[in-house]
Amino acid sequence: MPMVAPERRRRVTISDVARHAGVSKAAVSKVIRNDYGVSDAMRDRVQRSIAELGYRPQAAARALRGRAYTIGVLMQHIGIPFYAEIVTGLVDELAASDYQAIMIQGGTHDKTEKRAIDALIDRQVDGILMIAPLAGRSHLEQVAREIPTLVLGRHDRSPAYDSIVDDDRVGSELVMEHLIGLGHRRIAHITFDKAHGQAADRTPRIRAETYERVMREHGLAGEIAVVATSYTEEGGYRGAQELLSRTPRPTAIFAGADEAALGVLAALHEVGLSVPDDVSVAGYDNTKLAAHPRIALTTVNQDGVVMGRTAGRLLLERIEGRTSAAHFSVIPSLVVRGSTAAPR
Amino acid sequence: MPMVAPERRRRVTISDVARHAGVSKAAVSKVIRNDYGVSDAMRDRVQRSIAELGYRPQAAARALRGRAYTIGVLMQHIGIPFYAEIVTGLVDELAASDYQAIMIQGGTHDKTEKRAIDALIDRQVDGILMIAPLAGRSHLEQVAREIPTLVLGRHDRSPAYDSIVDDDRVGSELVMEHLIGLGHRRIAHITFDKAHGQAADRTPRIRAETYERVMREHGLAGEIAVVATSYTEEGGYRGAQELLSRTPRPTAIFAGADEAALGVLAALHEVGLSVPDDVSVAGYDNTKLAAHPRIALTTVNQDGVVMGRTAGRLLLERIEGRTSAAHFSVIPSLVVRGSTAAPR
DNA sequence: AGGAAAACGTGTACCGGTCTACGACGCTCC
DNA sequence: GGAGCGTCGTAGACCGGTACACGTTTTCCT
Repeated sequence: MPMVAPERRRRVTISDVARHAGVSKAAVSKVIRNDYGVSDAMRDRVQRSIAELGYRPQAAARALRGRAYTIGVLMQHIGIPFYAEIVTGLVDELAASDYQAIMIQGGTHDKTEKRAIDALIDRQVDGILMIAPLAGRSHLEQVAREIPTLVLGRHDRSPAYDSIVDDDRVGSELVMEHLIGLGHRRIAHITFDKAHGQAADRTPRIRAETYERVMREHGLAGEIAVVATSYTEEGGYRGAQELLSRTPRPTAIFAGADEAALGVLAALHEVGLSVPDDVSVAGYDNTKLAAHPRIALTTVNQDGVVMGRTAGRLLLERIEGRTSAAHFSVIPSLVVRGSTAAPR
Repeated sequence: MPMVAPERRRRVTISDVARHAGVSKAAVSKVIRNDYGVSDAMRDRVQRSIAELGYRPQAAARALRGRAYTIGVLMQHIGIPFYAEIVTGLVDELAASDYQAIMIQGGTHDKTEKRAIDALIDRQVDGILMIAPLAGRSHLEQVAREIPTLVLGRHDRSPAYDSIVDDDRVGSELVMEHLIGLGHRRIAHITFDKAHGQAADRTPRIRAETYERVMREHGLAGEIAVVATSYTEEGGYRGAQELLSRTPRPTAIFAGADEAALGVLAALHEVGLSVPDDVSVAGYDNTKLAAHPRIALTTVNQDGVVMGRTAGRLLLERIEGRTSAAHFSVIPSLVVRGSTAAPR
């Protein structure tokens, strides 16, 4: 039995396959890429050799001349459950193709994000999915000129790139109609203020405007109460403190994001107010924590998996050559849980 | 003013820089890589040209001959907060270097994980950080022979790769001493059973064994009660149901993971038992949910950021040529919150 | 029947870097 | 003054793929 020493075996290359199959490198390349001009017999032979030698093409070499078969995903931070859902959808969609998704963290500053985007470009990814990027529109367009780009979660569409966005108007209406339907009138809203961090996007404004509009439509213009902090647990906490100090205090709080809603819950817990008996609370995003029985937050669900799948499909289309821009708006749904009830 | 059309500008290459600076490609390459044999004057000139042209080297071309300046991070799923912490540490450590971290999802099956690992290898990453991989030890060693590898979160060390692991013995002791110190005697444990999914690692066993050992050391051998489900919310839920059906029911439950502890809380909530008055609950991992006031779970904290930083440092060392294996064991700490108290 | 187009394979330039070998230059030291 | 040596810089091979041009054979259409 020929015992081969496993020490530092040189990687199998396309030339090895070509030699083994008795054909040219170019032929092997064609077979791999399902390119035009390959007979069945040739394909069989080459594929047998590939399998036998355990050959896998080297991405760097491919990238240099053709494609890298890689989709880059940019996000601020990987620990965000909603982003994970999107990635799940994307990976799912790409599974059938030869493309692989890689994720990169952009962080919370323009500068670090730019470095991350550059890193993706330098690695010649074939497409970029940017989830809620911080970069300004002109920078996004500039990137899109070089690489097929899809921006997810931002309302400023552009002909240069595709976009997918949650219909925040619909989602906010769902929350508000739900609360008003329960009989609430003193409904407050916590929104995001630019002063508390970068928000390159209109999302918070849309949610806040919809809140105000629905209030007015129900003759509750006089009850409008908006606090601007940030879409974080701490922001929600501070916002709730502020709202609870007012008299009469609101009977319901619609936080613009689940993270903030968690802060609201914490603040209520601290002062001994019960949810939903004393105050109803609703969020937006349906993060994983929201579902836990001890939290049970009424919120708005955006189907991240569907968004991710759609993103994958659109990116592959772009890579295949589509030049017109596509813009999707995903309709969210309301998830009613224990944190909302009729006011006492 | 010469107005240059921005349409499809060809990317700046090393040759462009060389021409612009009036030197050879090799000289530019040396400057970029801080290689030996470059005079100060030369460095200045080249760097000025690089800045002026906005040149950035193309990773694929570098990878083909040298390095890709990329660290690949493999994880089952990106939405896990503890993993995100690790990545934060890693990114932090790499920030000073020229290396970039990219993440890839391995999923929960051997097969998908293998595909992800192959993808990283094919992209010629210079080092791989595997967070709690599913793959068998021999497969890990095989990968490590090709690429500097660090395995995080697994107890089976190997001379072929570096490893970082939480000292689960110490962590479990902290929990148990805490509970016993409060006066608990009927303490139950929920562990992970292979039947409920792949666990290529000994972590659950170590936690369970430590639980049993500490019980015996305190003369509580007769009170030992272990339920084997899984380290998931659902597993904790089922485990708690089982434990609560016993009489007398335990006064404290040590879940082997926070996820499971959340399930325990849900189960207790359902049957109307209060925490910590009726039952104390402790977890392990200090996930983000554990900290929320409505959850307030006593748990064990592993410093993911430190682990990530260490991982980065070790990988860079390996890439620089270290051949001996390094193994780190990180000492965890107890975080006491409201879910544990003296038994009534 | 005749010509165009499609089918199939090969050879080779090329992508953008890195690495090796080597030559030119300036300096020191007998 | 020339040998010896370290420094600086260049030319050109090379990495592993893909794209393109090209030649021959087969198929299709009128």
